[in-house]
Amino acid sequence: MIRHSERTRERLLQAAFCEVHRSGFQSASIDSILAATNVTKGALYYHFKSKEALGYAVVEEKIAKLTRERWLRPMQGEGNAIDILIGVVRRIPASPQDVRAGCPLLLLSQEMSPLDEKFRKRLERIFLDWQEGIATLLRKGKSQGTVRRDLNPAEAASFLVATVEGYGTLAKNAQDAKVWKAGIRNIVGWLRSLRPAGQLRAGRLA
Amino acid sequence: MIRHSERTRERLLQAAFCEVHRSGFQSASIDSILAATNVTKGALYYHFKSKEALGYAVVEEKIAKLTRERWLRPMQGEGNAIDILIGVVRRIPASPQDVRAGCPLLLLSQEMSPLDEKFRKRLERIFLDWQEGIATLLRKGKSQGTVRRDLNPAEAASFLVATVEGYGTLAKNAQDAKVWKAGIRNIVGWLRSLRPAGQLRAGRLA
DNA sequence: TTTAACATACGTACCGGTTGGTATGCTAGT
DNA sequence: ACTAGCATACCAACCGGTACGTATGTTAAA
Repeated sequence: MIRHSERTRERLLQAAFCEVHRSGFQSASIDSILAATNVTKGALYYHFKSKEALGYAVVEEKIAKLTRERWLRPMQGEGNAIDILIGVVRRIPASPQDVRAGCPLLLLSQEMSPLDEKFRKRLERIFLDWQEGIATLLRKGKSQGTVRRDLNPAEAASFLVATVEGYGTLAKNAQDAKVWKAGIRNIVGWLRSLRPAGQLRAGRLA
Repeated sequence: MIRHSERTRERLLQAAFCEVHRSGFQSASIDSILAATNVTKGALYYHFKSKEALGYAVVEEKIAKLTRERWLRPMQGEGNAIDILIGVVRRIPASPQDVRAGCPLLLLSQEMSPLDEKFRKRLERIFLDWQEGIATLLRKGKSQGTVRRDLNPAEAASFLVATVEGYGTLAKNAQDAKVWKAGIRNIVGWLRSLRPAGQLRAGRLA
């Protein structure tokens, strides 16, 4: 029997991510992660020294990664800043399952930020990188003339993140993808209002 | 020894609200509610038939009440709709403790909506009443000419709720009242944009 | 042979909930 | 007015189950 150390760790991480996303961190059960992976407790505690450490790894290696792939990477590309943001927002998974499960970042922030400073710091890092990425893109858009001159990029970035997370909450509570999609339309509408006056689309005047 | 049935129940409810607000529902400990109130387990299970029932009572009797007092009641008054909304938003508690604790509605939605349909329904009722109250006020404002004619009241109401909850999340994660206050400024700025063009304040033209 | 990578079994603490029991207040019948 | 009898409001002890974590044993690869 060959050993797959790294693979075992990754499987545990993935199962832990699902479990935490479902139940939150405090109520996430080590035993059910074990059951989902057919890994034993000894193996888990060989790879992670505690439940906390496993939770931190989920945040750093799973949730942060998701944010980078969904937001930061697409925002690196060339093109009209507003168009890019609209595209990213529209590409957020909107299936019933995704909407019902909600954003793991949101869940863990609500649950853990006041309780565990190390958890909070790791989540905050993600939020800050996220906002900074948006702000950078908006600044670039301003310099290219595709974003209104009077816009405060940092404020707009936090506003975008807040509305996305806010609608995420409403949709998760409603357990209804339609609520999410209506939210996206409103967010897109707001994003369009960030274009310079009279500029309806990139490179085209009204 | 005189009996204080109603008072005991209310004390349990208050302690349960605090505990749930701190730890979430699943991790809320019955024993710590008991310790906080110096009530015994028998007494608690006399007033509430289960932990679930206690949680539902917290939602219906504590959280819903808070929303009514903070939002619905102030919105009943006469006056410029936008001014009223700005006033309500600014009067949301912004002390460091309040910001760090966050919105209980938000926490419970994130935690419980996918797990317990009865919980979700009770929370949804609060969100819907909240949004409906705002929408009604905006409709009134439209008819009085203090709100832009082209505004969709229901969409704007959900947008307001989403931004409030979104900034609430960011501020709770940051554990920083400044983040919340900056969010409020942005929300107020957005609310002002709902006034008819050129109308900077109620009853006054620019 | 050494050690990385597990497996098994168990320890301790806490969980929500139930139990049998008790003391008090209320009410109906005389 | 008195009291029997019932409902209310509680209490202390305990239950089975589950939680995270650990100690020790085993196996396969180098």
